[in-house]
Amino acid sequence: MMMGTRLHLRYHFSSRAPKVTKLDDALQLFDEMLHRKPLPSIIEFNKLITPMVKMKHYSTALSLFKQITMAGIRANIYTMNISINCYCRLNHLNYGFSILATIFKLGHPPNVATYATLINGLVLADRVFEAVELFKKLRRHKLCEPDQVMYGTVINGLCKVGHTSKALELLSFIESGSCKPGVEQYNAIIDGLCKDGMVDDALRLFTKMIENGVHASVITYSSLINGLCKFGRESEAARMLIEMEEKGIPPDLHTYTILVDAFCKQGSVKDAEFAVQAMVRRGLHPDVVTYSALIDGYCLRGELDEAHKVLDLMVEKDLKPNIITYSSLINGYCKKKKINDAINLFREIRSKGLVPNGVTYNSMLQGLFE
DNA sequence: GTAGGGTTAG
Repeated sequence: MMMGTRLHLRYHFSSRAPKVTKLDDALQLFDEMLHRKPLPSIIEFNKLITPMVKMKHYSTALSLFKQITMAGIRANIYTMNISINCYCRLNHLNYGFSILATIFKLGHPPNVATYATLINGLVLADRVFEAVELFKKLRRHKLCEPDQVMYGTVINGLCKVGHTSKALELLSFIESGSCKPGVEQYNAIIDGLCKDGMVDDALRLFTKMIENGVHASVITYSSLINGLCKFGRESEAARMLIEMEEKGIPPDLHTYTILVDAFCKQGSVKDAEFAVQAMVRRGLHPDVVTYSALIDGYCLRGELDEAHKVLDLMVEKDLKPNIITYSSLINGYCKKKKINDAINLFREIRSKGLVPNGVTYNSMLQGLFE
């Protein structure tokens, strides 16, 4: 069973030479812990598995929990909540709810984290209306007292479906209560406002947040920089970038990727390349999203050779291009009327097991019929 | 002592 898990992971992790990863270390430790006598407590296992979940290895985490149970260690409410989260992230919300049933059956009442995880599961499944209903039901039946995280989850869901004003209502409700909003709640709404094109409202909320004594985070700044760039306010974005540095909040991978994308969309791929160099100098590693944005930038300019150079570079770094990366390239080929190249790439994508989606087909069709 | 929410690409 253990071997199976490892092979599975390696398959996902790297398409080339196997390399020792932190995940492998964690699995090795798990193996060792399982054979220790006496067995470590469930708390120790929860601690080991939590970082794996953060690295998005949900199925692995679930399989480890199964092994723990088989070894006779009883799961506690933390374990259950982690499992629910894993199922939700794997789009198995129903399994998440069946764990809720198990919790009840065992006579251990679920807590606010259990419900917040399920509410988030509904949000992730685009079932925001049901998420809000569950939230209301919990309050009506006094099943649990919502906390910051739960409010943040609901606010995030409301913003996701464009109900930013409802989210703002909830925020002012929290502001008037005993559970003060934190930076995460503000971030969700600031981001939602930016995405709705209400960047000035986002900036006003940003000011209000600081007046309320809540410190901005790298995510607050990244959302605002993204919003400002998307609506042609680059100089203000640049000012934000300076401001965050001054406040001791250095831009991270996401922030730089936002900048790379913004430069590419302006057509200045050179500046995007400079941004990549700058992030590397700071010890940040560009990821699939960063390189995909760059590839798209080159494709939009019709510089397909350059785009392919970036593609080669990412493969060299063991980063797997995904359907979004390839769709940009297909779009690039189609724009240059290199239909055969586009078709060949399309075949290659399918042979890699990637599934073309609407955007991919759209590019192909435009190339074929325009 | 251990759990749950937020930012990026076509």
